[in-house]
Amino acid sequence: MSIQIPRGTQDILPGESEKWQYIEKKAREICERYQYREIRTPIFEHTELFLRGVGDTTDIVQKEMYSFTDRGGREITLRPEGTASTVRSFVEHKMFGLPTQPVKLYYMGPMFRYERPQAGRFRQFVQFGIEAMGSSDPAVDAEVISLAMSFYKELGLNKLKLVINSLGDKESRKAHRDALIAHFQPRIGEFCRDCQSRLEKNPMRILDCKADRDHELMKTAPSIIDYLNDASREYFSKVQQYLAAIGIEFEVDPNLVRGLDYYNHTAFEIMSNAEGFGAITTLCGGGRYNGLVEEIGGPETPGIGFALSIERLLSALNAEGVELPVEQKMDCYLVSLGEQAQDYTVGLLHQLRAAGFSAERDYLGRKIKAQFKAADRFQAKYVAVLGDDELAANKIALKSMEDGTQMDLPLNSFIQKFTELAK
RNA sequence: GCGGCUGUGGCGAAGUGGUUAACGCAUCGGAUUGUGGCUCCGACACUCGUGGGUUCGAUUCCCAUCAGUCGCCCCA
Repeated sequence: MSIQIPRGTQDILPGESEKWQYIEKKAREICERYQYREIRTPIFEHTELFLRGVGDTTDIVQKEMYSFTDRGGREITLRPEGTASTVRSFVEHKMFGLPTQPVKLYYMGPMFRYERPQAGRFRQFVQFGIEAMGSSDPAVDAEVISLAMSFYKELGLNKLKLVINSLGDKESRKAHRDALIAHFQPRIGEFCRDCQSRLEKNPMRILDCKADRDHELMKTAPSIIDYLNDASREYFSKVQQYLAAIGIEFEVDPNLVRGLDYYNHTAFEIMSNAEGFGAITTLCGGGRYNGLVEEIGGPETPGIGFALSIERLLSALNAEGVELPVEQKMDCYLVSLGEQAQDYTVGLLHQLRAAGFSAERDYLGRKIKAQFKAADRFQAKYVAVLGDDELAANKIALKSMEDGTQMDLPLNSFIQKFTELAK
């Protein structure tokens, strides 16, 4: 048995890779407009970074990390997400001291999580994400959400749903947390094992539990919305006001709880409504993480960002039947017959390419019919036919594959004539 | 980590406990001695995922394993 690709990974082949390039280009373009600049961090980091940054009660840390000890005895982990690395870099390079604040960064690259693959879930997947650090203006929250929504819409997605929530500031979260514990504690035995362990560690996530969603205590559970202090409430309403101002529709879901520990205030998720989507509908997730920079060893700095998966974006595009404009056409295919002519096309092909055309020739010594077939398959606009006859007469036949017309051109000025024609 | 379904040529897909594994597409060749998209003819499976077992005999039955897929947990 030959060696196969590792589980949960995928090869992106020609035909598909053009779509990726298109999307990546779009992402860079929109970041430029919004003034986010690219940061490239390593694909692996010290494990400690994710323990502190992502949170050790999270599923990511508890069961999904690709960790190993390197030859120098260092504990290393392939990055499961991008925020921790970005914040680490922000602190390490003292970006909090940059003259332009807030610091707005984007990243794009592979992330790794050891999970059982299914529709929309891979062990290696590509995330595009942005982070804005250094401002606690709710307008930045709206901007971050707006960037993600614009990105999707400009790519052609329409069936989107934006859900937002506020997790409040530290004080609000504490009050809510205490209320949740008080609410569930007496009857926690009736809940699933996961929820039992969540009670102390992160009671908010009980609200998110699918297994216990029908329990009567779920319906009467204290909602974070009711525990937001004035400042948090004010903040959240500003975010909503700004979203409305830029015409972004949203839904407030008090039960939206993001899986990572570092979130506070604004949390949001963008989902696809498209038919035929798998069980996983989340395209993009993000939120504010005031306090994370401090956690990683920097000065107190507010931050907010999102991460989205290119794989899920592609399946959403697919589900909505959106075709990305990625056709590749060939300008000219060189058909040659006879040894002399074949020799001659080596130089001719080079000249065509040097002149900026995409051009190809036969490399398999095929018959003329097969060469035409190949040209057809490449969707070549023109086929130039060079046989020993033409060579002897110092000319070359040029055929338009679109209308089938054919003409003879002088061989020595072929590139020039072709340039005039094909422009 | 748990569960369902699946695994036959480059792709799609029949099939049977017994010595020759349908078919379609694609590919290559020919009909058309130098011209594509149509048509016709021909060619194309020395591992039927892998390993083991049952059997006189397994691609077909059983077990394991790997992989794919869908779902659960959770997430992008």
